[in-house]
Amino acid sequence: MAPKYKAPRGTQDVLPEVSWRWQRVEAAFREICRRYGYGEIRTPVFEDTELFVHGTGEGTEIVTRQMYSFEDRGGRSLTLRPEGTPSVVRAFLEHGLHSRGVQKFYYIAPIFRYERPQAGRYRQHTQLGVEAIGAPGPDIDAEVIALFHDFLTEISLEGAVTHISSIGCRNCRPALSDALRAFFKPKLDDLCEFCQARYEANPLRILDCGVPADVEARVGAPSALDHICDECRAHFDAVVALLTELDIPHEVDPTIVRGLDYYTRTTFEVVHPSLGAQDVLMGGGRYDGLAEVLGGPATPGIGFGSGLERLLLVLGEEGSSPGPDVYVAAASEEARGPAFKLALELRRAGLSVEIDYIGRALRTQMREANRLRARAVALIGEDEMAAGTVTLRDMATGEQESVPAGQVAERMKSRPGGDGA
RNA sequence: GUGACCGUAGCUCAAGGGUAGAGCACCGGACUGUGGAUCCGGUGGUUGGGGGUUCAAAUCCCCUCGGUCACCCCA
Repeated sequence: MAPKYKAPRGTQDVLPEVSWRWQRVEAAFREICRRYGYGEIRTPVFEDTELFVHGTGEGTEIVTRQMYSFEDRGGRSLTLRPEGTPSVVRAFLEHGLHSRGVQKFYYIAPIFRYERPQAGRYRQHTQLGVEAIGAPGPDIDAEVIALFHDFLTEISLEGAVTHISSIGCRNCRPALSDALRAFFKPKLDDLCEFCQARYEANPLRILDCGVPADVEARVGAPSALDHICDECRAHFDAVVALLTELDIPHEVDPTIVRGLDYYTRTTFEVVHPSLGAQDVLMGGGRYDGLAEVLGGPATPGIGFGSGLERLLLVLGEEGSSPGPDVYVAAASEEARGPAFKLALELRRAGLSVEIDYIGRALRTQMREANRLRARAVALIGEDEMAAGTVTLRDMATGEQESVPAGQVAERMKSRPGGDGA
């Protein structure tokens, strides 16, 4: 006990007995992205610190308190990616993709934030994300939300609720902020210290603060949706209409405000009631000003990020990993050589094969085969070696048969339930 | 960053100042070459780490590391 080294705080090891769950969810996400025409993008785990300071936003919690930043040996300030969007937009601009119409990306990438760990919140977590850059219209907004909805269906995750709103554009945001300041001015002293600071810089954020006093203070506050401009309103109404038409369940919730500076117009999140305080499964929105902020031509964009660890928390631990096709058992010390050779031959024939490496008793090998949920056991002992055969036992039925050594793979593939893959 | 609770075998947990235990798991055996059941035996711990109090500390005190929950933040 008390090993010398432990995984750093807020990080975790994913062992083979659970990583198959991760792979299953990742595979489903890749498949849905393929159907929607989103191609995988892989960007560096670290970037120029300035990318996030300007992209994510100087005043955001992420930039001011949560980044893992370091100086490399060349004196450059680098930062472990605390969110995915700036990297993707940076790559989009760097490779001149703005001249190629709408570009759609997806990624599965580790994200790093220095936060106090708790259930559903880690210092390194994995985000499944999507970014669609270059399309200004409401249809792509609906598409991105539909994509996630289909993904949840694909992994059989039930009970998630989609909230959607609009926080306006750079033209109408000032008027919205003014309306909020006017409303909160007489109550300024009642607000929490953070919200008092937000009052000037970004009064919108007061709307989703969780402090009880603030929740009370904002009763009757102006709704973002009532103060956005006609263009933003039309865009939002069109998104909602599309979702309704597509049968994507959603709730309009004017209180959702994302914590990153670059969001414009459509914002959304998907929450799940089984998760407790960290209940956001997916969050995203439109970021029509980001490309410009990063020094590129004005280009609209929209995307989301979804925490893989949280998805797995909701999915729970039902089910079990698939077992090997064949467990090769050696009945004696002398049979271990032929058994090992058989295992390799079966593997080359495309079967997944497990075998004992430490000379355990035959009984224990059988137990192991059972525990692993092997479909069959191929047994080799004195009799088999003499006859050039293998005893093949079906672990579900208990039936055994003698099979010529060279025909085991063939026999397995022809069995019911065998796919030979 | 704030507050609360909790760290004993691989896992789940007993022992609350006086020789660290159980169940599960693992290994072997009963069963001379056969799994999922039962029984028997065995391996395994400087009680998260460090310091202090005491004749004596898993147990009391302090620090530290880690986990959990809430705040906060967010995926």
